[in-house]
Amino acid sequence: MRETPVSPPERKPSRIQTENRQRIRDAALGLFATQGFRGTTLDQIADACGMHKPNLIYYYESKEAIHIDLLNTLMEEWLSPLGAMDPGGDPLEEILGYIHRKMEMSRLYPRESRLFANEIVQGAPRMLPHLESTLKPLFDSQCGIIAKWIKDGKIADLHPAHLIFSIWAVTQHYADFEAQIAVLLPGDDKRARGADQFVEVMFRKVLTP
Amino acid sequence: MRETPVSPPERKPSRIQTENRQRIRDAALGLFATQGFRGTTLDQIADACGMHKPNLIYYYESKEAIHIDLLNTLMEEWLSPLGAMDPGGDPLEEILGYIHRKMEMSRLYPRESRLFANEIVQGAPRMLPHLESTLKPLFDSQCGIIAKWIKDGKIADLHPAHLIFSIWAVTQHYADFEAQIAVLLPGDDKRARGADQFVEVMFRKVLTP
DNA sequence: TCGTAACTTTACCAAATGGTAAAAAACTTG
DNA sequence: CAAGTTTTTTACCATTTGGTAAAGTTACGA
Repeated sequence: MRETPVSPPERKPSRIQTENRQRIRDAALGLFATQGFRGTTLDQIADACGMHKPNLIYYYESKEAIHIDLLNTLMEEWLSPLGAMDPGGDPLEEILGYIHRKMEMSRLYPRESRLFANEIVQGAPRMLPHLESTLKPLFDSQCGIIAKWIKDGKIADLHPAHLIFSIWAVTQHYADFEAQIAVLLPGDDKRARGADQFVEVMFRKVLTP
Repeated sequence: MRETPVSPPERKPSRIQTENRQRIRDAALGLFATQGFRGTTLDQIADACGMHKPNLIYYYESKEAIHIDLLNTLMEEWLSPLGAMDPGGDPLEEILGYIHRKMEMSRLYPRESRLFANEIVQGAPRMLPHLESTLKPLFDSQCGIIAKWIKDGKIADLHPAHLIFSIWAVTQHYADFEAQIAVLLPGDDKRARGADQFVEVMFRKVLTP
C-alpha cells in the first residue's frame, strides 16, 4: 500500500517501471490507433498487455495520461524525417528522400500514423499546443528551405506548405486508409513496392522544374 | 404506446418521420465526424437536434443504426463524382474536373469526409461490405477508363489505382486534417483558393504525358 | 369532431467503464 | 534474512450510457 502512487515518479523510474510503462504504451498504441481514445477501454489495454486494470492506474494516473504520453513520446520521432531535410543537399533528392522515409514509416509504423490521424481528425484536442510549439516552427523552417530551392530554380515553383501537405497526405494515406486500399487493390505482396514506385515517379514529375 | 416501434417503417414513412430522421442524421453526422462512433453519446445527439434520447430510439432502433444509415445514405453521393468521369471526354480535363469536384466537396462537406475517415482509419468495421459491393466495382471501372487513356497516350503512364489513391489522399486531407492545417497555415480567407491552385497545378504536371 | 394511430416525454434500468481501497505478494537492501 | 518498499491483485464503487416501459400528448383521417 502506498498513499502517493509512484506515478509520476519522484526520482528515477525503476527498471520495472520503465518496462511496464513501455508495455502499456505498446498495447495502448494499437488500441487507440484503431478504436480511438473513447473507443478504447482500460480493460482492453490491460488485457492486451497482460496486466490488471488497477495496475495501469498505478503506472499512469488515468487513461488520458496514457494517451497524452503516447502522443508526446511519438511526436518527435514521427517528425524527425522532416527535420532531416538538409538545406545543403541536392533539393530534388532531399525531398524525394523525405518522401521515401515517410513511405517507409507508413509501412513500418501504421499504428503511429493512425494514432495521429485519429487525433487530428477529431480536432487535435490533446495535441494542438504541441502542434503550435513543436510542429509549427519546424514546418516553417522547412518551408523556408523549400522556398529557397524554388527561388534558386532547383525545383518547380510550388507553394511549399501545400507541397508538404500533399506529401503527408499521399504517404500517410497508405497507412491510415489501409482498410480501403486492401479492398480495392488486393494482392498484398507487391502493393508496397507499387506504392513506392508510384509516389517516387509522381513527385519527381511534380518537383522537376 | 406501441408494441412494434415504427422503425423500420412497415409502409411509407410519414412527413414527420422523414423530417425527424433527417434532423437526427444531421446532428449525428457532426458528432460522429469529430468524435467517432464510440466517442459520441445518444444524449449528445439528442441535445444537438433538440430531441429526447428515447425519441431517437423511436426513429432508429439503436445508436449503431444511426451510424449505419448515415454511412449508407452518404456513400453514394460521396462517390458520385468518381462515377461522373466520362470515358468520352478529354482525359486531362476529366480527371482535373474530378479533382476539382473533390476539392469542392472537402470544402463544402468536411463532416462527411471526416465521418468516412474515422470509419476507414478504424478498419471500416461497418463499411467493409459496402466497400466491396459498391465502391470496388466503380473503382475498377474508372481505373479501366484511366488505363485506356494511358494506353492511348492521352495522359502520363501512371498506375491508375495509385493515381486515384493520391487524388483521394490530397483532396480529402484538406478536410480531414483541417485542425493541423489551420495551425500551420493561418489566415483563413485565401487558404482554400491556394489549395485549389496548388492541386490543379500539381496534378496537371503529373498527368501531362 | 371524435377515435385511433403516431409521436413525445418522464421515469427508469442493467451493463459497462474509469477509477479507488486495501490486502497480498514480490522485490530490494542493509 | 529481516524490514521496508515496490508491485500486483482482489473486491469494490460511482457515473455514464445505451436502451426500455409506459404514460401523456399531438396529428389526422373518417
